Amino acid sequence: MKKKRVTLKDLASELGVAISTVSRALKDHPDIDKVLTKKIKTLAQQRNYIPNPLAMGLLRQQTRVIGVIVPDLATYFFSSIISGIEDELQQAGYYIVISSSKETLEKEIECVYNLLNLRIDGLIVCLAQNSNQTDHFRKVLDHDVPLVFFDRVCLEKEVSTVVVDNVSMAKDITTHFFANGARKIAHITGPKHLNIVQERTEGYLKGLAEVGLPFEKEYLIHTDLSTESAALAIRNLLNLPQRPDALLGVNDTVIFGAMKEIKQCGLAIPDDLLLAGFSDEFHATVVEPNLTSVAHPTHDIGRNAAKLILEQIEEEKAIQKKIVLNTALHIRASSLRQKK
Amino acid sequence: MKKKRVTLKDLASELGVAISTVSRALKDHPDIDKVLTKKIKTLAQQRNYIPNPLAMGLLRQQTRVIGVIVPDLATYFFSSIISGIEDELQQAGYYIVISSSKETLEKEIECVYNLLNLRIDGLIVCLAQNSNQTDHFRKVLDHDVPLVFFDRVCLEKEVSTVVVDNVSMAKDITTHFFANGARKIAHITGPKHLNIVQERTEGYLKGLAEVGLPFEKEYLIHTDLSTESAALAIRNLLNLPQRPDALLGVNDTVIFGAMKEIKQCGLAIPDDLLLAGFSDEFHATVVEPNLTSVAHPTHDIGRNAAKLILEQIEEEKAIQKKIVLNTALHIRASSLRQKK
DNA sequence: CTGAAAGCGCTAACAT
DNA sequence: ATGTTAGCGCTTTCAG
Repeated sequence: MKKKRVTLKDLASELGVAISTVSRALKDHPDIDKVLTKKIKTLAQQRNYIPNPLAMGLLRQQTRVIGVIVPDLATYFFSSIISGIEDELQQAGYYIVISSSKETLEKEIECVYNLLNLRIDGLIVCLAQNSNQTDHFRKVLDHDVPLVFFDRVCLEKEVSTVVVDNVSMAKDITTHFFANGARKIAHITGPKHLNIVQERTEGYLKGLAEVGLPFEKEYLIHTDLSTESAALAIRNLLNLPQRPDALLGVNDTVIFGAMKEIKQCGLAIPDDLLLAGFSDEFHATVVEPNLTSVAHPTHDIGRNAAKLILEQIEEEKAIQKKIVLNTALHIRASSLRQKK
Repeated sequence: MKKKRVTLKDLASELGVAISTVSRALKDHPDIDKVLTKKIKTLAQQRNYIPNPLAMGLLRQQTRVIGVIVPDLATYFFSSIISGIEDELQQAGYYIVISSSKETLEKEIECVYNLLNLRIDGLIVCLAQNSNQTDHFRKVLDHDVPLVFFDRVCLEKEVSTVVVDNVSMAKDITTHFFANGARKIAHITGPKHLNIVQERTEGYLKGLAEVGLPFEKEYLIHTDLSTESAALAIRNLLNLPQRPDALLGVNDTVIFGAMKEIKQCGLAIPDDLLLAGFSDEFHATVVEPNLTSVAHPTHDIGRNAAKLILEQIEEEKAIQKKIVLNTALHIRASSLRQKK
C-alpha cells in the first residue's frame, strides 16, 4: 500500500551508473568526478532521495533510536525532561521512543524488553515508583546497550546518572520551615528503596537536627506516591493529637493532593500548615496559595542524560559518570508566615 | 560496541540445518518435521532469539513504528491521549515515536518530515496552534502513509479524524452560565483557523442566541493559546467598562492563567466572574475554586485514533472516517452561583 | 521435508 | 575514476 520511495538503485539506473558510484557521490567521496558528483546530487535532490534508515541500520547494526522510560508522561517534570532529551538527541540525528512505566515495575520491565527487542541504541530511564529489582537493567547492560538513569536511579556503581542534590534541598526546606515558625515538621515521602526518598529523608533529618527539633516517627510517612495514598497520609497527619504545622512533600503532586484534603478540613495554608514540595510543577503557581517548591533544572537534566548516552555510544570505554545538577528553592506563599 | 544478538544463522549453524528451515520451524510451517521444529524452537528460546526488526522492516518495507505529533507533551490532555494510543498500538505490535510540535508550525513540519524519513507506517496528529498550511500533510498522503488527525484537524475531506462535539458543549456551558445568573458572557479562544476554535465559538454564539443574550464583539477574544496572550486577553476583559460576569475558555490552561489575573485584580470567583474551560485537566480539581470543565474522553480519543490507523494499514482502501466522541460537562464551584 | 538462492537498500573492500 | 561483489538478517520462491 505504501508508495515505494526512491532508492540508490533508482538513481543509478536513471543515470546509467553503478549504485556504489551514486552512494559515494552522495557522500562527496574524493574519487568520484566532480561533475558526476554534482549531477548525481542534483538528481537525488530532485527525486527527494532519503537514505533508508532500515537498510542503514541493518548494515551498521544500529537503529539511531534511543528509548526513554519515564514513570508517567502527564507531569511537567517528566515532559520537560523529555523535551531536553529530544533537543539534544535530535540534533545528533537520533529518534526517541518514549514509554511510560505508569509507575509500575511490571510495565517497566515490559518496556525495557520491548525496547531491547526494537534494538535501541541506548536507554534513558527514570525508575518507576516500585522498581525494586534490577534484572531487566542487567539485561540491558549484558547487551552492551548504553544506559543512563536520571532522578530515580539504581546500579549507581556501574551506570551513569543525572541527579540533583536532594539532601541539601530537603535540609534547606526544613530549616526554612523552622525559620518561618514551624516546630512540628512532617514529611510525606515515597517508597524506601528509591534514592530520592532516601536522600530527601536524610536532608529532612539533617534539617531537623540543625535547628534542634526532635525527630518524631509519626511525622515521616512513606507512601506509594499515588494521590490516594498521599491523601490518606495527610489525613492521618491531620488527625494526630499533635498536628504538624509544616509539611514537606516528596514532590508537588503529593502536595497538590494534600492541599485538597487540608482545605476540606477547614485548615488554612500557610496559617495552620506550611507547605513545600519538590519539582516545581507548572501548577505550583496556579494553586492557592502558590506552592513553595524545589525547581529542578528539568531541561538540563534531559540534555545531560542525552549527552551521557551519546558519549557512551561514541566512545568505546563506558566510564560511569554521575552528574549532579543544581536546583533552586522557589519560596512562595505556602511556606511564608509571620514568625511566632 | 553493542553485543551481536543471536540470528537465524547462528541457530542454523548450531543445529547444522539451513537458515530457511529454522525460519520456517519458528513459524510452525507444516512442512517441517514436528520433532525438528520442537528442537529448533527450544534452542531459539534458550538462546533468547528475537527476530531483528530492521531485517524484517527492510524486507517488508515497514517499520511497525507509528509517529505521533502533539502540540505539547506537558498537559494531561495530550499525555492521556498518548497513553490511549499506546495501549491500542502496543498490543498490535507497533511502536510509537512521539514528537512535540511545541505549538509551532515550523516544528510541526520538521516533525512530519523527520518521521517520514524514518519510514513510519502511520501518523497520528493534533495540529499545532498556528498550523495553517497543509503541504506537509499532503506529503504524507503522497507517500501513502496512513494519517489520522484528532481534536485539532484539517483536510477533513480526505483524512480520518477523531473529534468531539465542540459546538454543543460550548453551547451548553453558555446556557449553564446564563442559568447561574451570568448576563455578560465572554469567551477567550484561539486562532481562527482551528476547527476547535470555530466550533466552540459557534457553540458560544448559539448559546447566547438560545438564552436571548446579544453578542458583544469585545467579549470574544482570539489568542495564540499562550499563557501570556491569555493573560493579556483577560486583563483587557477586566478593564472593559462593562466587565463580563462569566468567562468560557477554549481550554483549561487559558483559564488557569486567567485565574491568576482575576485574583490579582481582587475579584472573586465565582462571585464576580463565572469560569469554565475545556479538557478537564487534572488540576481543574486542584485550583481554587474547582474549575468547571468539559471532560474529553482522552483515553478513548487515543484508542480510536490508533484503531483508525490500524484499519488504514490493514485494509487497502483508505476510507475516510470521522469519529465523534461524547464529552461530559463537569460542573464545579467555578461556575455555580446563586441566581440573581 | 529440507536446502539453496535471490532480494529488501545500503556500504565498503576489492577489482578494473 | 567507476564497477562488482559480498553481506547485514530475514522471508520466500524454486529446487531437490
